[in-house]
Amino acid sequence: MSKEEGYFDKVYKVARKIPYGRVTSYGAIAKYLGAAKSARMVGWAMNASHNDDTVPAHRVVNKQGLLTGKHHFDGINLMQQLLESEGVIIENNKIVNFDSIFWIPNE
DNA sequence: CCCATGACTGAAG
DNA sequence: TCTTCAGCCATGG
Repeated sequence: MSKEEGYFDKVYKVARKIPYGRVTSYGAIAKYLGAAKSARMVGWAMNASHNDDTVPAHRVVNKQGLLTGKHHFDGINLMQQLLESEGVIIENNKIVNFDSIFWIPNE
């Protein structure tokens, strides 16, 4: 704190806007921020989001709907469990109804 | 200032 | 269809 969050703050803000039971991709957030090609930065920001429990990082997955970041959670099954708890159907680390629950940070 | 890393994406072979 | 490469940009050493 007392330092400019910059990119991170933006990502956090968008991540918090993700509705319940919905998910989005790193690229979608990056695009919303104006840097569609910096999807890596989004993931990087999410890594720092561990310091901010207000950021539902478990609702952020890659474009394929795969839970690529589950390894960064406290438990490998934590991310999937959280999503399933919100009504998200996951199979083999992949969101089945990803297309149906995909949310774009523009609405 | 230079180099390495990272929860991604898209194109090319 | 699957694998591999390069681009992207911020953070840390």
